[in-house]
Amino acid sequence: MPRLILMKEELATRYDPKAFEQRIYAMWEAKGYFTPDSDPDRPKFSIVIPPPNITGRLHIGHALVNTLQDIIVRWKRMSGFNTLWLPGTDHAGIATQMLVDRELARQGISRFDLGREKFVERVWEWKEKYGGEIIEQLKRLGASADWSRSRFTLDEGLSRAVRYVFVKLYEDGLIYRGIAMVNWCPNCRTAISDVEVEFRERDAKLYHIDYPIEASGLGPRASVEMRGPLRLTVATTRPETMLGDTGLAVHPDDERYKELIGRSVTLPIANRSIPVVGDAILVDPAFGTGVVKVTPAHDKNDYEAGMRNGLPQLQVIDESGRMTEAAGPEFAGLDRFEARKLVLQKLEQGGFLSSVKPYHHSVGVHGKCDTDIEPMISRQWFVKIEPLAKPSIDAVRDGTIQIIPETWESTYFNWMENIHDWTISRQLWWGHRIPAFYCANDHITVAMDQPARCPQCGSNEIRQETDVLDTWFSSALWPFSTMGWPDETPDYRTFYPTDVLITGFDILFFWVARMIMMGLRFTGKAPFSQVFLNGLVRDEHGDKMSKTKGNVIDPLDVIDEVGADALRFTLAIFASGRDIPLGKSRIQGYSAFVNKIWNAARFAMMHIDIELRDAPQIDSDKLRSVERWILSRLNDTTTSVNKSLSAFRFDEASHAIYQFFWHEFCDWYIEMAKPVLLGKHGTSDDLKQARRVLLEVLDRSLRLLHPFMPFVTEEIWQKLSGVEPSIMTAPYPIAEQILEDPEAERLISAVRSMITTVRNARAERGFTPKDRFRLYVRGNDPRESNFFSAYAYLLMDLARLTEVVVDRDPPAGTQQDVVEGFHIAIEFPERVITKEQIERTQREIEKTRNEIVSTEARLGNEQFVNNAPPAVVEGSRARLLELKQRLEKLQQ
RNA sequence: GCGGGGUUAGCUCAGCGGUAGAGCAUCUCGCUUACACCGAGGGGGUCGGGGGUUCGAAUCCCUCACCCCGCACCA
Repeated sequence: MPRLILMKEELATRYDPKAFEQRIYAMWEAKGYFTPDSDPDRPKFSIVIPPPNITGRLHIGHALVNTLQDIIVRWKRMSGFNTLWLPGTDHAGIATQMLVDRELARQGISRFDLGREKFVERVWEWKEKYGGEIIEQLKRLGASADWSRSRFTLDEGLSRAVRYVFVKLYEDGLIYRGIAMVNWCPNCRTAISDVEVEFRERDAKLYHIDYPIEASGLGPRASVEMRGPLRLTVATTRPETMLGDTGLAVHPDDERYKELIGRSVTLPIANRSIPVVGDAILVDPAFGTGVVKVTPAHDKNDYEAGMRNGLPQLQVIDESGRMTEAAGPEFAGLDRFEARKLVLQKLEQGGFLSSVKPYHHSVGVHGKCDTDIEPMISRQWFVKIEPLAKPSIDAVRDGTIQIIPETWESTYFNWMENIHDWTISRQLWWGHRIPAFYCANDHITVAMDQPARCPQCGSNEIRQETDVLDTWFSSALWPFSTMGWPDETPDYRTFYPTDVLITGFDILFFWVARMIMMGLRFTGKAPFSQVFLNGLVRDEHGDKMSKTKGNVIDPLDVIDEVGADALRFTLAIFASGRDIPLGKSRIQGYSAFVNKIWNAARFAMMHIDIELRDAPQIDSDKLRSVERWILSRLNDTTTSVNKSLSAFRFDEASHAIYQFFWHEFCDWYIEMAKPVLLGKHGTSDDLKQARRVLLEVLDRSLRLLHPFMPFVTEEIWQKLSGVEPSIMTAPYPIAEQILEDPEAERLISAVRSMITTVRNARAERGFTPKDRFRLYVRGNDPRESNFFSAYAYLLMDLARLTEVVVDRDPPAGTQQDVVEGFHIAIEFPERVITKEQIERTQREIEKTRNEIVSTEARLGNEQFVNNAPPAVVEGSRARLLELKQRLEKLQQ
């Protein structure tokens, strides 16, 4: 049996989280409870935070992922592990640059006015000022991360790790620089990687454009498709790109067109002559007209087709999305969407636009700014990904890394097995500048530091690559770069690899997969052995939260209103790995539970006497059944909480405690203990034991609850004087076999059922709680009979009985029942029907009638057109019938 | 097109081979000295449709329908 805690002072009469949450957090921090010690004897547990962007403000997704981490961290810490939760923030390249850009715009300047160096300075200033906000918000949530170890992805140490990795990968031939077609964001004016492209469904138009076939060498009519002046018709959703067409393609086996291969058509508007080529890969003869325009500079497939067929690349759109000189004088300088209108107008005028049809398709946009992606040929840096992906696939397949819920593994494999090279260069200013250096003769040197002179030609005119790295490049190193790697620091030795990663499934590809790749490659170890992917927080109807829908829940508002504990508990109880439907009313519901805990503690503390200081340890042989029962139930709860937490079943764990604390401890045990606690029943030893057990259950429950509700449990703990100065340093309960007592559970459960049966019977027969009866109970053996005699007082008290008669035959005609294997009989008196009862029933009938009418009106007719009336109405009708029958009986 | 998930009480979900569960909502009764952010009790479901395996299926298999989410394609 564990330690003793004693009452020190009373709890405030009202639960008011505002009164203590921030005070308690400050105390924890001041005492250094979040910092792991250097005890080499204890097993370690470590976890790194998914670093929030410095631009971030705590939203409900952060609240969820950090609550879940904190639950695990507090649980492990209390369970005796030397626990490190390593926090930090991400520099968030594009997001931050965009934000500071916007701030500059408000001052009427652009980053180009400042120049790169000054701009980056400004971003640092911004970071110093606002970049820590989210950290403060995480503290409000109760996050017990070791802030003394907080890291930032642009820290000197982390930057060194980034350069080290870049150089190493380059030397190993896994980073290369080359010209390729990449996803380009004309708004951010940078290349982005494949995963940053999001597809949006859109209603658009499909334009059919006629390309006249040139007369030279005119052969026989090739197809019925061609009428009048011979032409080839192509379909496109982006007519402005036709200005960059350098060919048309048909399938080489297509009977309609194959004779045209090698001939030329005239590109409308531009009046250029372009060839017809045959390409079996690009063209599906069964799709559309079977003719495809080829724009090698502005479409990925066309780019490849152009290479295959020797078609030139003609860039007609520039990096800001405007038409180039090559598009022709009337288009040059026009925005691509403006150009589209003008092109259409010209096509129309020239009679080249044969049809316009509505078309539904998806368009790639840049996830960060919603701008349509413009495929663009440019020189970028890439990571050759396959050699990194292979071992990462194996690590998950062979169980080195476990993904939870398991269903995500197939998504992971699917992506990893079809992965493309990673575009890592960004044309931004904010980020890790690529450690590549060019000399006057354009020789490339990739090195940790800028070389004094070119190793190839000796030139001392050295300039660094202007591009920076994708922000996810540095995040990919997070689990080890934050611990001092590539140095073998004490932290790295002690805490790497980490144990578990908890994050949202939305960054499985962006982050998780890449950490696995980099971790395996550079440390030779999987950076974590388990990954728990949490779902998305949605509104209470399962819809995505969005500002436009107005269904966004701000965690900071919630914390202000009901406290962090209620928010945390609500998030936990819904967190099974699937999406979480969250509504304010739900949070309110669980804040009632926090209140319940508060009040139960108040009750307990009213009855825990200071003289308990010298109370003996609990001796289960001396305990009464009811005490043994609640301890056994608590023990069972302890088992399932620990088991559920091990499996990241936050929902099961929190539900188990909720169920135990409210519906067993509060609803039953406290009520059952009251006669003894209030001195109405039992010996003074009974009283001592009851007090002792009350304290024991409160103590263990608080510790069990602490990871979920750190604040309220600590506040209550602080009002008790115990062995531990803080609940944070108290041990997490584990199941103890000595507390198991199936016999007590069986008997007390029977008592509960008997009480419920009597209550039911009373209500069914229309008696009020004031009416009292006699109950007959029969034990199956002398021991059980003794038990029921001993607990007769409880049955009488809670079931409101005049007498409990054990082992005697009830009078004839008494209602008999079998409850959990025990024969009981309730002796009801003659029922007295009052006028009141009749009137009440009549009122109810009236009410139910109105209910049916109003429900039907509310639902309207549409519900009834094809369907039966809804269950609500049917239920009410059934009830109406029932009431009418009851009334008839009463009136007889 | 490929892959994954879902369809269980009015709502949101858990259960995933053995007598239908929770929270919220609803109805009735009760301000009993921890708590009305409460207590006691009730009503409400042929577990999406169909077929199969089994002594037994919400739970396993097949099939259909609808919904959601990835990925790919998109002339």
